[in-house]
Amino acid sequence: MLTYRHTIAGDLVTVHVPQDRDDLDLFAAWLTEADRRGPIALDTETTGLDIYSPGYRLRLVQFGDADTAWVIPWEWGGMFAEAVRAALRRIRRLLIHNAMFDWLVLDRHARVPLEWLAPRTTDTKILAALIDPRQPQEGGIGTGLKPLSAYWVDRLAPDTQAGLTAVFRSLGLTKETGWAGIPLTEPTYLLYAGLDVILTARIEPIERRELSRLGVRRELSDYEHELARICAVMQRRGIVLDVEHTRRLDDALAAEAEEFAAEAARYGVDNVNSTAQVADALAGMGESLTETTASGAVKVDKAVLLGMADMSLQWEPLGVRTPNPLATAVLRAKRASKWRTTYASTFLDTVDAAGRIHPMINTLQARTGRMSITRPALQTLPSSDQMIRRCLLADEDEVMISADFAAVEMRVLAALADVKRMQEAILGGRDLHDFTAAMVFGPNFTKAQRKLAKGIGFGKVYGGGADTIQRQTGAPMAEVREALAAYDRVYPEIKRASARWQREARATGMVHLSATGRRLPLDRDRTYAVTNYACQSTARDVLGQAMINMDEAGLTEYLRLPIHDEVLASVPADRAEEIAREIERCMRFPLYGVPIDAEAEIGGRSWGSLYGADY
DNA sequence: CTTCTCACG
DNA sequence: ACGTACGTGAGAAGT
Repeated sequence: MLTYRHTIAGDLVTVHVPQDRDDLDLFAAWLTEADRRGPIALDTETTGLDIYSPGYRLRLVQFGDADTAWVIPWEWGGMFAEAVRAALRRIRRLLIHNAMFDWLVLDRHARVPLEWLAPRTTDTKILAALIDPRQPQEGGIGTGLKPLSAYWVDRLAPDTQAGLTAVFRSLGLTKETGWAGIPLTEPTYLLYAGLDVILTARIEPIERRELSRLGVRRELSDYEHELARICAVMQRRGIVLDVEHTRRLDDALAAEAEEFAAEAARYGVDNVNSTAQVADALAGMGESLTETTASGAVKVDKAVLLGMADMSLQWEPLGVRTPNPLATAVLRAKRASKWRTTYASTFLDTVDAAGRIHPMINTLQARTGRMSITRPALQTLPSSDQMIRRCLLADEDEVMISADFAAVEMRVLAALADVKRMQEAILGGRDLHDFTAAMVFGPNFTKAQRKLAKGIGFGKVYGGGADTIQRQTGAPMAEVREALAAYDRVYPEIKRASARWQREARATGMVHLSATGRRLPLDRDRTYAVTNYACQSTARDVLGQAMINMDEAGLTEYLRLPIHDEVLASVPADRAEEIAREIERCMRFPLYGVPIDAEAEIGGRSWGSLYGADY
């Protein structure tokens, strides 16, 4: 047995690393006792984050309580792997920090289904997000193991990730190669692997106490654990990549980027991504660049360049000036290279051997509780064009379904702020922006007036003022001000609710309590954001509830992605109608009497088919 | 590491 | 007193 000791919060703790059969027997004996006493913390060490890439390895599996950790070298296989599997079968309650990752690792590489682990798991990262969802940069504690340990357990708890980077270097390894290359006998690696579970075991009871002190309901935590399981199943399933199409697209975008970069070079710009170079060259051609960025640099963004290229924000020709050929070349070169590197190439880099992409779904990423998707960021694929979404396919003999909520944040606002006339419009089945335009401008409102009414609706949800609404809608300032005043007369409850929420937050530690009991910390100098936080967060929980409804209806196997107010699903072509109706049923329910509505659209094989021409 | 830019809801 | 657009992820350049 290898044994290491360390001091955590003044206590001497022990990390054991079994080396033979006798050691494993001691582990089994410890486990029996510890499992009787309380939950067991679990963690894994692997070769990286790309669980589905070829050559990926599970290296260590750690178990522990507040004082003792057992680090099992899974990679040695045989009786070591069997000891891990036996432990995972019998442990009654598991504590995992960021459980989705370890569930998926064990599911894929230890053949322990996540369906076994999930019902027994408490995720200390989820509990942390329910206490304070902010990242450290935002003034919060943060939800990583390191900041939580430092805050709740021991200010001097080692930063095990950063500490290992130093060890990697001393062994001639890098941050990238270290996790795969470090020997399973390296003492710091083994000690830190053990400390992570000891810290997790120590954090959980403190978090429970804190959640209880703050009055956070148990149901909210249970709901988040359910959502994590559902999203883990989505991540495990992954999405089919049209590899051939993506390769061709990748090549075509590379050629396009090269062609337009060469064009830009003719005007003296040898790097289209250098804003300084582009600005200088444009100024040399007689263009006047007046806008500046926050830090005072000349602004040369897409909007500025499109103006010079005589194109609208939708890239349509305007015919109001002679297009500047450099502006056009820079726009096209930058778009082609961004779409290639951010999307097409990343798809090819992350696809598994079976041709599927497994994006990481972070179920509680944003401070409002919104989810995010990374590696690749499938929530942010271009929607103006089907080019990129065309790369992603429904399964064989299946079609894509995209089910969207109808104006969900406005409906949530109507419900939360009890906006009477808005509720009447929704209950009457009216188009909200039509209704608002009629109320503000009269029944014969113009198209531009409807656009302004819609802009003001967004402005209200985001907390924007006349200036921003003017910028976004392009309407004359006087008209914007007048319409804003009329809007407040039609829906007086919005202003009142916002003022009330801000007042309550100031009185209770700058935290807004959402409809689901979520704690939403406000920034002292932008308390107006509370309206947005309340709407965005509740809309997120509406999506979460819909996903749980879908899970209960047996639809999880079809789900592919959550996209804020939309779910993407892949369903058997011959059952598409039936499943689409079922998805809609799961997404439709009342929120404080206000109906939340959704519509499912059936596409073809590719996601792109839902955006424009079918394939 | 910060800034700028750009993709989404 | 007044007014404030919200939330993300990612790549590239420049310090």
